[in-house]
Amino acid sequence: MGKTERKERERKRRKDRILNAAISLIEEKGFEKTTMEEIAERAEFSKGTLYLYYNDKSSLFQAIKKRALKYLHDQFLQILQKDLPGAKLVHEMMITFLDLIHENATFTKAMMLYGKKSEQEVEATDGTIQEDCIQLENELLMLIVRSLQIGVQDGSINTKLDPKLLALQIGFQMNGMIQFCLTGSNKKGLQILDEKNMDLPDLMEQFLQTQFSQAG
Amino acid sequence: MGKTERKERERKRRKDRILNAAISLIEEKGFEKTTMEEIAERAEFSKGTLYLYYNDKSSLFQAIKKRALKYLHDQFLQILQKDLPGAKLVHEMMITFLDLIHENATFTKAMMLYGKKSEQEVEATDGTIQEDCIQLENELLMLIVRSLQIGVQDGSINTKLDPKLLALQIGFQMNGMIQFCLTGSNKKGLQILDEKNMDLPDLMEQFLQTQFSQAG
DNA sequence: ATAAAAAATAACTCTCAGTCATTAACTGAC
DNA sequence: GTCAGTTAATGACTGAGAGTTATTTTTTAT
Repeated sequence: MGKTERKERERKRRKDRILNAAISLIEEKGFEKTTMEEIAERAEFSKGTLYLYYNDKSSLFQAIKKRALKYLHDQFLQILQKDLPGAKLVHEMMITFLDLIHENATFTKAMMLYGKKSEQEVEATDGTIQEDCIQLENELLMLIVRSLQIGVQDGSINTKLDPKLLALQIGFQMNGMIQFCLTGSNKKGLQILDEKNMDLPDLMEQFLQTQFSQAG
Repeated sequence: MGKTERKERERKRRKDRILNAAISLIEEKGFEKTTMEEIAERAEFSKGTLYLYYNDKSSLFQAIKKRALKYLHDQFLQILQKDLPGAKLVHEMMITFLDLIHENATFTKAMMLYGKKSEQEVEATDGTIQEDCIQLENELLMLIVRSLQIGVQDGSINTKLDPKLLALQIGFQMNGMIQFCLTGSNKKGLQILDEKNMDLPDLMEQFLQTQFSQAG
C-alpha cells in the first residue's frame, strides 16, 4: 500500500491549490496588495493552514518564480531536441522567454522581484525553493550555452567570444528586456520602438544577428 | 528680503537630512528591514515629521532612485563635453554606470526596485518624484543616443542599426548587468566570469566592440 | 507683546504577517 | 465499532510597523 506516496501527492495538490489562488489574486490586484488572508480564502483554507505549506509570504512568491523557471526549463529542453541550426535554437529560446513575459506579467514580476533578497534581507525565506530557483537559472544558462556551442559547430554562429560569455550577454539582454516590460508604459523606449515599427522580439532578433555574425 | 527662498532652502535641507538618514540605514540593514521610525530617529525627527516631507515610504525610496539618476545625468553630461570619439563616450558612460553599481548597492537597488510599481500598485506614491525619474531616465537614454550619433559621424562606430535602437539595446544590456549584480553572489555567471578572468566592465567593453564593429 | 503661520511631536489607529493552543479528520489495531 | 495516535485545519491572538491627527512648540510679522 503506497500510503506515504499518496500522502505526498495530496500534499503537493494542496500546495498547488494555494499557489494557484495566489497567482490569480496577484493577477487581479498586484503583489503587495494581495494578503495571505485573501489567498487563504480563495484557496478555501484558513490563513494558518497556508503556513503549513509555505514558510512565509516570501516563500510562496518564490514558488511562483520557481514555477515559471520550471516552465522555461521544459520549453528549452524541448527546443534543444529539435534538429535545427544552433542560431535558430537560441532564437527560439529567446522568443519563448519573450512570449512568457508578454502573456504572463505575474510570472515575470515574480521572476525579477523574488530572488533578489540580498544577504541582509534573506532571513526566513525557505532555503529549498531558493536553491531550486538558482539551480534552474543555472541550467537555463547552460542550455543556452549548449545551443551556442551547437551553432558554432554547425556554422550558424560566427563569434569571437566564448559561448559561455556570449550566453551571459544574451542573458543580460533578456533580463534588460524583462525589466523594460515591468517598468511599464511611460517610456521613451516604447516610443522609439513604435516609431521604428518594431517590437521586442524584432529587437532581440536584431541583437542575436549582430552577435552571431562577427567576422572571426 | 528673500524669505520664501530661504524657507525653500531650509525645507530642501531637511528633506536631504531625511534622505541621508534613510540611505545610511538601508546600507546597514537593507530596504525592507529599515523602518520609518528608525529613519526618523537617525534624522533626529519624529516619525510624523517624515510625512511632512515625503508622502510615504515608497516616495522616500523613490527619492533615492532620483538622486542616483541625477548623479548619472550629471556625469553623462560631463562626459559628453569631452572631445572624444563617440565610441569612447559611450564606453565612459557605461563604465560610470558600472562604477556606481559597484560602489553603491543601495542606489542600484533603489534604481531597480522603486520604479516598477505597476498600475495596480501605484496608489499613494508621489507623482512628482515618479515623473522626475521617468524624465531623467529618458534623458539618460537620449544622451547615449547623442553619443552614438557622434560616433557614427566620426567613424568610431560602425553599425547597421539606428542609433536609437542601438541605445535601447545598450540600455538593456546595462539593466541586465545591474540585475545580475543585485541577484547576488550565488551564481553560475560569476563562476564563468571568474574562469575567464573577466569582470563586468570587461564584458561591457566586449559587448560594445561587437556592437560598434558591424560591417555595414 | 502677540496673533498668525509653520514645523514638529507623540499618541493613536489599522492592516497584516506570522504564531499557537485547540479542534477536527483520518488511520490503523484490536 | 471504538479508541489511541497521528496528521490536517482552524481562528483567535500578538506584534510590528505604516500612516494619521490632535496638540504643542517654534518662528515670523506687526
